[in-house]
Amino acid sequence: MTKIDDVARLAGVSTATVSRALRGLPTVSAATRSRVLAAAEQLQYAVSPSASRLAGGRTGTVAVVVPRITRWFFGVVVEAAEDFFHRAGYDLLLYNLGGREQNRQRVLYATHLHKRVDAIMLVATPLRATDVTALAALDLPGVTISSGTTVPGWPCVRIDDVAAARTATRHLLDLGHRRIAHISGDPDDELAFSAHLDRRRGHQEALRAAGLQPDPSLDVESSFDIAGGTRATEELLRRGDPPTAIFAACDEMAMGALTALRDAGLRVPQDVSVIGIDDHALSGVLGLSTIAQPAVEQGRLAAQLLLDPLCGRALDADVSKPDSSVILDTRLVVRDSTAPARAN
Amino acid sequence: MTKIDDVARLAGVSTATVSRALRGLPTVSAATRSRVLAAAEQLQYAVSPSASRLAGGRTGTVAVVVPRITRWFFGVVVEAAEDFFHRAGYDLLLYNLGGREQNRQRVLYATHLHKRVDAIMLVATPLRATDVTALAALDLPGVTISSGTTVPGWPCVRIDDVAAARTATRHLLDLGHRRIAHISGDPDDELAFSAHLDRRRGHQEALRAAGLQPDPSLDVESSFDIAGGTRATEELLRRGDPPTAIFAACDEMAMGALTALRDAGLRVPQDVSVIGIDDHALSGVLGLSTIAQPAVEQGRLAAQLLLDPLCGRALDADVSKPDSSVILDTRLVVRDSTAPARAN
DNA sequence: CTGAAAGCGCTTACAG
DNA sequence: CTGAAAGCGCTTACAG
Repeated sequence: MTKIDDVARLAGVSTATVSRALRGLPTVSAATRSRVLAAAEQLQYAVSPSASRLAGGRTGTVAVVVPRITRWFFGVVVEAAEDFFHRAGYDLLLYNLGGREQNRQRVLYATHLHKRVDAIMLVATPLRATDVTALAALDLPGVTISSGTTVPGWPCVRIDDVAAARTATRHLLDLGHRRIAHISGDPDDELAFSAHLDRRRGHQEALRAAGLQPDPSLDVESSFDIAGGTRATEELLRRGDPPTAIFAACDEMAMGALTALRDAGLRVPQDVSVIGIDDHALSGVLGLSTIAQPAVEQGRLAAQLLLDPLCGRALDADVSKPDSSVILDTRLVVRDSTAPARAN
Repeated sequence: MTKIDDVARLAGVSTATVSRALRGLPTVSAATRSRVLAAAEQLQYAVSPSASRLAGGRTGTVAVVVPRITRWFFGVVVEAAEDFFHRAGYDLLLYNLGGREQNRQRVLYATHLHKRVDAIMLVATPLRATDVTALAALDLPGVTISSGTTVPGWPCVRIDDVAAARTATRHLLDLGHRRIAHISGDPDDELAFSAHLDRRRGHQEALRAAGLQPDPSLDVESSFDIAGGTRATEELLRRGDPPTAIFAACDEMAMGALTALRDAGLRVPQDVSVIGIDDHALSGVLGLSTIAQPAVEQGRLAAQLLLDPLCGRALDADVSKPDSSVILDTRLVVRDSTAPARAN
């Protein structure tokens, strides 16, 4: 494999000059630079990332940690961030926790990320106090997306989950519903997406604002995915006196609810209204009403917040101070899964 | 940051011994090893990946290239492969082409992968002759999943797309359908998932075997996703004399078809039957009949084929020769979107 | 603007 | 089983 010495020899300059020319540093004369580029081209030279990193101290790599890449929100966020990172010349190391506590430990503790990446993006990763400490000890720039716990010095990009949930439940209330169930993730699951706690809170706030008392029998926890939505809804129906509406903490759970309701012979929205949060790619196909959240925008913005300082760019004043949260807007999207409650 | 010299000093051995002990090489006495481990533990030592790679020549990293991580099949494959890689101690560099030819060039040509990874996994990445040459020049082990073009020396994991499509169309024929449309990806798109060519072939073979001539007016190409399925179906309906059944080249296109049919006031399956290929996570929710393909298994198996040789493990005889394809089974799943053609 | 030299932090023959 | 030493291939002060 050709190395920097070969290029230096062919171009008739020192390796230091080759290094500078190839990286586009300004302290190289135009004539020298073009000679170096020609030599590198001719020899098909590519720098050795390992050598460059060891000598230079920067890895040109960022770590992205997600709970499950197969879930809609995380896939979209990663895609958007990946595009931004690669345009900026950074590589992306993917860590998919896959619901295994052990994986989270390995990534967050074990100094695994140490010297391996220049920056870290944590997507909806639940953090204990010890995790935050370990992360801070890494002394790397980072950003969190949709995270309940924040890391000192790291900005956070998210939506207002409480408000989004309030809007969802209020939509159902406005349609005349009173028996409104809520299905969401399991708070006992250490790896659970923490946003669901806020979503429950928003739901209950909306109920109370309408003069209703949250009914524990209408609140079921399960896993934060399609199967969880199905199980939670089945449980709901098993309890008897079914709700006239279900607010699912995410669209995937809402889809599971749709399945369970259909299997139980209940029609949506005639018998039961259903609404979720996300605006999943398939929500339109299913006619699912939802609170849309900007996933692409969250991924892109978080990537930018992470990289701009590394690239020496200044940030906008309103998001430039670390620890600051950027809250993006959500939007009620009414489709066919929600309808007025039947008079009774 | 503590380095290997610090550990060596504390343990009272040479850096060479620390290196050996930490990597678990057998040529270290038990007593020495535990002394080294204790010292490393005490100092919170973590090896510098860059230094280790430069000196050792191995990166402990594999590149995974996918067209779009947000599409069902690719997300599932990456998740399965990621799990396998991380268990084996390898990091995963994700390259999401995102439909941009430019991205493919950057990843496959520009020697970008050179010295950056130990192995490459290409998922449904269309390869031109020049790409294959560039890849071969990298001289790295690799594996392809669901790829039309193979790379010399790289095994390939896939399903039999022709057979899967044949089964889908035969299912429709068995139900009495004769006007069976096919919607699939755009062959002019350089970045297109190449499997759709095989799927069209299987479709046409099944028609001919039933004594039918493929009708060009019932064959529409679009993008290989939900929106593409919708557009293709709208085009189909615009042509007049609609088909009684649609075979979509993948479930996401089939879902788009469902939307278009509903919007056109056609009922599924009463007016039009629809079948896809995949068994997407939401196909059950939508009641979509399909040909299920094992995505997790393909990702896991491909990762194994890639890593086993690197880890010095022997492969099973039937898949051990490079260039060999491993073909996994598919299975017809009948749900509610396909029904007998109405007598007329 | 350019070069000589040191150094980044490991691993690997080689020798014992 | 262990160590001294060379070397992996770059980048970075430092000097000019």
